[in-house]
Amino acid sequence: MSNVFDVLKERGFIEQATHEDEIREMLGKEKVTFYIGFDPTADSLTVGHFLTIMAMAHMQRAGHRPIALIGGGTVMVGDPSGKTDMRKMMTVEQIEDNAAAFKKQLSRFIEFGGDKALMINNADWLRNLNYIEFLREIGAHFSVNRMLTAECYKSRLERGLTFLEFNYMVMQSYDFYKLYQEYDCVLQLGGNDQWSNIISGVELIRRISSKPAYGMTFTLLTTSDGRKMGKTESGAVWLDPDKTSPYEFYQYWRNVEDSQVEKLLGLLTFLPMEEVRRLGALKGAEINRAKEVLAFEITKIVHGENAAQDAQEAAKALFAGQGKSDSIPSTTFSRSEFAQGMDLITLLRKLELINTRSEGRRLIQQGGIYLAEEQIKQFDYLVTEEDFSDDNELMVRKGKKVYHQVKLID
RNA sequence: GGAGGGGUUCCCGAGUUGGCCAAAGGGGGCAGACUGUAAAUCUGCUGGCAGUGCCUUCACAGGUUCAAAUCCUGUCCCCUCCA
Repeated sequence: MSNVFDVLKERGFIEQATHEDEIREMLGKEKVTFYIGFDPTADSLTVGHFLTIMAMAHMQRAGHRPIALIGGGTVMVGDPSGKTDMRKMMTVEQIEDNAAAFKKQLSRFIEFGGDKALMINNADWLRNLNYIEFLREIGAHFSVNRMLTAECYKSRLERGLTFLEFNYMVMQSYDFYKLYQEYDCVLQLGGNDQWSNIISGVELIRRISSKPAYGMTFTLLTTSDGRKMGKTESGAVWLDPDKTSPYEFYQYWRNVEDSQVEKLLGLLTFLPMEEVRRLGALKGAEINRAKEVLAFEITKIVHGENAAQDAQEAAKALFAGQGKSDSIPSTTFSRSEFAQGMDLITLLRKLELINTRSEGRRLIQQGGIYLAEEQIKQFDYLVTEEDFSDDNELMVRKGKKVYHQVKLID
């Protein structure tokens, strides 16, 4: 069996490692307990988290023991890494709800039965810390001089950093130490933005216990010009199907840049690398084949095979004119609502395709709205039953690829 | 606590001799053209509405004025230097 380190490396995960050779050797010869932290800042995980979850899954498949650490304690402090502004304070209830949602979602990807993996919440030890004791035991090992040179504080040093947030690194380091002591966890993984926090924990353990500990970070999802991936017009791409529908989710991946396809296939699917390279090598319009595979595979992992199938069919129905599908976003109205006709802008608002009437007016005037594939340029167009097909359906299209089906019911 | 500098539309950032400011410019976003449901490029739009006009915005609350983002008073918040 191949070494997971090589697998992760080949698939493009690894960005930095504290001790590359030792980590590789260790992963090759023994069962290693490692951890990844997830701060519950929202009520769902995002595609950014998904990348690290995939790494976690690869590790578990290779026989190692993952600890998913829910940051119910650290989130109360707020990680300043890479952020320009201070995060707003969250209430404890909010945090608890988010943590519960994270737990549920994580269980879809990682097997937590028995001792196969652990899910732990750092609120258990962080929230009741004794300040003086903590400072003497842990704080004494940190050099402020060194902390200030950490990359993750750079932008914040210019714009302002509170003492609260400054402590984040210490908290996370303590987590690692705690997990090391209680669960023999010797490796921390995370996105590359966590590098400073991770090495700081590694150093803490080495300093206090004189035992080795390791850290490794993964690449971040970015577009070719370096911007963060995982954003759409309506915000982040969530793993929760109620926040980002499987169809939208599928479409997000179906539309990634050509240059990202091979990289994403390696990171976010379990396809063998020969297949990944084959798909990634497709040229021109051919690469659309690879994008379909990418979108399908990721959607399958996140939402299940059926949902992925439905999403793919819906996409094909819309973009390749192949048949129909029930998975296209749709809204049903009663026939009576169209008895007197409904003006187009009102309809668009009800479909949530636009946020204001002005936006709708602009959109229509600029030729961005189609009814049954016919461009409508008249902003006060009145939609009546006449516009619907014989089976009481009307396809509304916004721009090139946002579709919404309207159905009439008696 | 002392001295100074600030808070502008989604973001950055002009604008402070009062009217020509719904507010330059850039970014982002949306739409159009070109395409392959890609990228790049070009074009238009980007506070709201019953849209040749009306309404609500330039930290907050008042005030001066025919008229204020621009002037005055108070409040809150932020930054820099000093302690």
